[in-house]
Amino acid sequence: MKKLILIDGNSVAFRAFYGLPLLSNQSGLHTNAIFGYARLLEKLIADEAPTHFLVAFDAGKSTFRHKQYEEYKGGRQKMPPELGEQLAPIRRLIDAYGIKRYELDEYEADDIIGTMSRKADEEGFETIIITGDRDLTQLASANTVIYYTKKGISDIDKYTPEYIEEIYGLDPEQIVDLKGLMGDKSDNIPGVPGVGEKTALKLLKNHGSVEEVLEHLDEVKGKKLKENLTAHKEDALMSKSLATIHRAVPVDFGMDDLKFTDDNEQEKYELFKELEFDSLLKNMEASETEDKVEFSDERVTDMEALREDISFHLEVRADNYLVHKPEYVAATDGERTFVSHMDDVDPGQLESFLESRSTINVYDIKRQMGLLRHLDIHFQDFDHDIMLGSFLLDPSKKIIDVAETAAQFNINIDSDDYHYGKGRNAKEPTGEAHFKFLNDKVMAVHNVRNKMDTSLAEDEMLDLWKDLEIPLAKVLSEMEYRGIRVDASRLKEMESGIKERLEEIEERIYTLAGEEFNINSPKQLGHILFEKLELPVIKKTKTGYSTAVDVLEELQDKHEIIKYLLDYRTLAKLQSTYVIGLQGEIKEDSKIHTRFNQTLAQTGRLSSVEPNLQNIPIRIDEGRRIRKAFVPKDDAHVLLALDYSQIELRVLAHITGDETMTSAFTSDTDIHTKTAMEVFNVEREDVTSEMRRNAKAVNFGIVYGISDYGLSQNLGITRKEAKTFIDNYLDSFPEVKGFMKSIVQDAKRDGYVKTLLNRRRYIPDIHSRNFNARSFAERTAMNSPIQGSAADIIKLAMVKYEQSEAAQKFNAELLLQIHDELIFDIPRDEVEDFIPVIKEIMENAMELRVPLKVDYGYGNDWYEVK
DNA sequence: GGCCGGTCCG
DNA sequence: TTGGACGGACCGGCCC
Repeated sequence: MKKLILIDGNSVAFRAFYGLPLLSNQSGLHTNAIFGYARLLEKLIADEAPTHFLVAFDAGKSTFRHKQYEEYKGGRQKMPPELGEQLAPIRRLIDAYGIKRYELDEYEADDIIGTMSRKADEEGFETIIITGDRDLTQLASANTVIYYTKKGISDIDKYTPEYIEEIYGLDPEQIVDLKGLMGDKSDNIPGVPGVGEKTALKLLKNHGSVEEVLEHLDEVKGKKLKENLTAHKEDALMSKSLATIHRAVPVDFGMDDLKFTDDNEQEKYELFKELEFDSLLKNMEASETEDKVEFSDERVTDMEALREDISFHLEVRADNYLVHKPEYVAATDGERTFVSHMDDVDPGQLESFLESRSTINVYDIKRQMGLLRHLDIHFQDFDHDIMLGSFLLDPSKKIIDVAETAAQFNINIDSDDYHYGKGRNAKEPTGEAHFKFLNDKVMAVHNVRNKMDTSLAEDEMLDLWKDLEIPLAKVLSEMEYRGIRVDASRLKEMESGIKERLEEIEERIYTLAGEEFNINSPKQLGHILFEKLELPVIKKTKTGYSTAVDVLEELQDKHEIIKYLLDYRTLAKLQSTYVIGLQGEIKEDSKIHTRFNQTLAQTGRLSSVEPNLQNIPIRIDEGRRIRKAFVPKDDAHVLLALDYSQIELRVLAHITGDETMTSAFTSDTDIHTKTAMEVFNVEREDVTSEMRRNAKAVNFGIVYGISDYGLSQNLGITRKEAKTFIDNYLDSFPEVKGFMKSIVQDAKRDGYVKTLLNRRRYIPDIHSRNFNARSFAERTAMNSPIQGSAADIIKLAMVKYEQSEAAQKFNAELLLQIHDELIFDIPRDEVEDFIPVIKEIMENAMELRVPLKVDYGYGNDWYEVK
């Protein structure tokens, strides 16, 4: 991604000057504006990572605008000398950063910026313009955003076309018409007497431009106003012209000359030293040392020698920490490290060591807790988890190992894959090399933590990290360790039943096909269906014929073999994945211990592995019977399931504030029926089941980021019909329509979208020139805040429950989370008392403008829980 | 060992 | 702008 930053040199200098108290260095030079400037540059480089950079200055007194209007910028107060003396050092500062600087006789900085931003737009750049002058907002476009610095320079308003529309109801290009009519005191642009912002906006709303307003003077209401407009026609036109940024300045450089890399350490260092910018010098030194990781090798033999604030790490190569024991331990206080094989560590001593530390930082709390359990240590007093922090900072970055996370903070250590090898090159490292690896690893964990707080705070995710994800990791750890009891005999029974049926169906298929083949091979099946039996080809995949369910269903009437194939598919899936697969996951304790991945789903949802307990069949009874095998821990207990009703649509109602939707939820009406009433414009009693079904599909589509194609596929209707449904829907729910539009704009402006708890998801493809990629990005922008906020809510409920008195009072044990549902194991004689309590916690986990509703059920196995 | 098509869930 | 609903995991087949 090419990213250009354009700074309006003079206006930012003014803002920096007035934003900070008058500082000066030993030699008596005032430095506040220079310092403000330097801080701004630091922040821009860190936050925006520009690839191209330009600071434009106003050249001299005379510009082409003065020729047009002598008094242009007349009556301005003289620049205070305290600022004047800082202009030259500011230019030196910019040079020291290696940033291109430019000024041109006869033109203002605005015009240079306008010219370069136009070129940048044409060349597919993302552009940020920094200015203290609202005039520049006329340059806003889909890929250009104006950062307008208000008081000082840290307080920034971001002007995008949408924002301008929101505050003025104008397109960016109309800003000049606004100025033309109302004038601009600061630039001494006259405008039309008696016309201020309000009147100008009203006029522009009706006519669009200065020219059009003057064309239709007869339509203007108000005698005085009409008189003024008539008398000052020329002023209005000239004012507009003065305010219009000249976007074709003959600059003598190209985009390539603006290339920027942040590598002028030496020059910056010397200038900061001269100007006595100690805090900036310190920052530089800090990042210097972090770049060249020189880890302490002061190894101590007694972990007790470490100070109270530590990073801690238990190591085992295997993924499944519930099965595999820790093999090594490493800890550091930032200066000294302790590394040992577990055989040489006394678990009791380790536990009291952990208990006596004030602050403990780790990479992956849940894994550390799981490993500690092998030593019979139930410890959860961890304070930081850099893995969780790293995921929040950018969920699209794969969570791999400590090295990967550390690399994002310029700390370089050997990766796990490199150290341990892969596949046939797998190694079992031991000895000093391995100790060194563990030493570096725990040091990296420690050093990352110090930077992580700052990064998360900048992105406003510190609370999300500390109050949600970290406490949640501890809840999940308990759930994983606890496991869910499974009655293997019930699975065994099913297995033989399904096996017989599969064999029967297999025979039938072979007979109908006229030969034996591997039904599980789409390739062989495709050959049989589309070549041997000559059935019509409905859909192709990139490797051949598609034999997916929807294709087979379309072929139902064409051949008897199809229905057997469909049955075979269903049963084969049940048998392999669930009936047989699950049996293999039952451990010695007759339980299944899934692991929840907290750092994978891009929206912030959890996922579940080994096995996945979030996709146990439910929709078809045949599969649902699998749930009979999941049982409470004993006869005195039951399984209790509580699920949020329509949580995603409720979140959508909350975010958009749509009144129809909000009132439907407030009065607890069936949302799909309500949607059908709106979309088909009928009374409640006239909603047919088909209408409701269609409305339901549209609601799903809305949550997923609507597309006519997707809906048409889902409902088996034409694209055109689907489009009509969608258009009707959006007209019935205008706030939803507005949200869909504005969230995409947000994504374009910010590069990310976020949930109610500020969880981010970056959407780089939103700018893609590839239609598919861009469309997908747009749907992602629409869906992620909804799905992600729903994930925030249930996670919050889980943490709040664990921290509640109820968790102490009742013997309820949380077993599973399935996106909008929680499963508990609880004594039968407590369940009725527990339900209202847990329901209350879940329904009030977060306060929305619509109520949250929780349904529940309990029984002697998971199947009975309906 | 990793990808693909297919199917299960919210 | 010619394919796609949003998030996931796991299976068997198949290719390397």
